[in-house]
Amino acid sequence: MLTHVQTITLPNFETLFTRPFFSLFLPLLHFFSRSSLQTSNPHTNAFDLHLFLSGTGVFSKERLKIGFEFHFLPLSRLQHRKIIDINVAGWILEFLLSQPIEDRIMETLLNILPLSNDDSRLIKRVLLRRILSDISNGSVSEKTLETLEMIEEYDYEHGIAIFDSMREAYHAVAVHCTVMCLKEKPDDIRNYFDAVMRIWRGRISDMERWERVGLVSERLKDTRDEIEEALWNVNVRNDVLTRDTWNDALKSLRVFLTDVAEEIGPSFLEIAAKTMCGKGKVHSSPKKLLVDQVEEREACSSDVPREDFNVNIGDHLGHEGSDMAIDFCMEMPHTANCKPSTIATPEVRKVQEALKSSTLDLQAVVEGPLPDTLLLAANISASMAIEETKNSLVNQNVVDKGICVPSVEESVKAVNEDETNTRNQSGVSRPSLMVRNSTARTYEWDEDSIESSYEGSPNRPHLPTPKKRVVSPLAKQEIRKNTRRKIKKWSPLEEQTLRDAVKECGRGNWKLILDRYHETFEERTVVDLKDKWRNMTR
DNA sequence: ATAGGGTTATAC
DNA sequence: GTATAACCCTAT
Repeated sequence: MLTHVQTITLPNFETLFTRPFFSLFLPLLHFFSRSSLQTSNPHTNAFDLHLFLSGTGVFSKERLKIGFEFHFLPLSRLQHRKIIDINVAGWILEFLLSQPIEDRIMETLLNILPLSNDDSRLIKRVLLRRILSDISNGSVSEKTLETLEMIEEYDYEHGIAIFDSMREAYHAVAVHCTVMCLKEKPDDIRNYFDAVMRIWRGRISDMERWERVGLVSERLKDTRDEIEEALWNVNVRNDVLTRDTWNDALKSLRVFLTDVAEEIGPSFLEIAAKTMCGKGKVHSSPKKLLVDQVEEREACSSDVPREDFNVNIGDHLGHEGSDMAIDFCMEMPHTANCKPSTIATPEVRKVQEALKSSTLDLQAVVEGPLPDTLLLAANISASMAIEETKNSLVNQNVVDKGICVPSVEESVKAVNEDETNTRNQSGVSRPSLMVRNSTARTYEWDEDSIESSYEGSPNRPHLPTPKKRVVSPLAKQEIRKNTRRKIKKWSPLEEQTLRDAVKECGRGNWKLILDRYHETFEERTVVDLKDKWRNMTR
């Protein structure tokens, strides 16, 4: 009766849960072990597909590996299975998004964890994560610019004031994207002209026109004059050419990320972990017991039935088999009170406050028709579009936390190993949130209402705004499926780069080529490269 | 991920 | 109209 099993192992988790993160991991496992919110609903259609996900682990004190099993099961088989609560998945994602995980693994996680379409905090974290990836890959591009605009849009929707550092970052990235076009072909002013039209006359002027002025600073306006002057004034142009816009952009993006990290604060799991573990000490007795027990298991067999493992963790942490994650949440303050001497600081009180409000949020959701929510999530996930436009992945350096990660070469090797380990047996994959959709905005315009509806708002009141509805990044990808990209002719530079790259990397290694020259092949896919080569050699 | 066949847009 | 380039779909 088992219709489908997809197993995905995530081999690089050692980097995630080395010692500093160890304390965070225990509550995480705990969540997994207690995430068995629902068993099946016998009244529902037995052929509905469900997600089953369990965290599994084999770990020692030094390192840890975790894998996920992802099963599609007919509902009737789920009597004794556990289904992860979509809120728990949200917490986990929220936590993981701020961790130094490679892009590829992050994508996998986003794909396999059930995801609530209206968890808006996650959306912002995904956007921030894109920025971090861009910084790490050193690929500051117009996509970065677009992401910043999306964050601005998000902040606006949620009434969040925009940091100066965000305006600075937007400014620096805009300048870099423009100047990069000039540096690419210093003699071809047309290239530069196009960039100016696209970015400064397009994006930025559009924002002004729509009174979306959150990102438009005075400095940006001044720079626009200068950038445009460079079009006809050679001196200004040369001056612009000497600037290290790339470093400026990276620097200001980092400052922005630091600021915004403070604003959004730690993830719920981190708060929970701190409160539970009291300043990150993990080797208190019950947990020590747990560690030893698991090591023993690892020694015996690394292929232990997963559920046993979970149950053991739950037991050792002092909770019996209640299935509601909410229980855990509500016990949190109580757990904290057990150690008043170590954690009764104002800082921790703040954490507890935050925890309480998160608890309330959760309760609000749980009171709703949770089984329906789960069903919905399962169905959405199962029916997601197949489209896949992979972002180029090179490396994931964590810039702002000073955590060492392997060099590019090592990372590429690791990625190759990932590829052998990551099996996608189903052929059904959800589009990734990490992958940018270059054509999409956060909103979908409703054609019917373009003429009739005015959505008034105090700051942007003048333009008639079509009725808009928030579309989750997941849904966006689905829309894009039917639309053909606009044809973009290959530039001579691209052609020459491709010739050189094929000489260097060999014909057929399109992914490698795209990764290596992603700056030149902006907006191209591996298939594009392959097709272009076919055209060039015909 | 890649190859190869198919479709659509554009230049002539 | 046709030829070609760019893009898309799908099997492996």
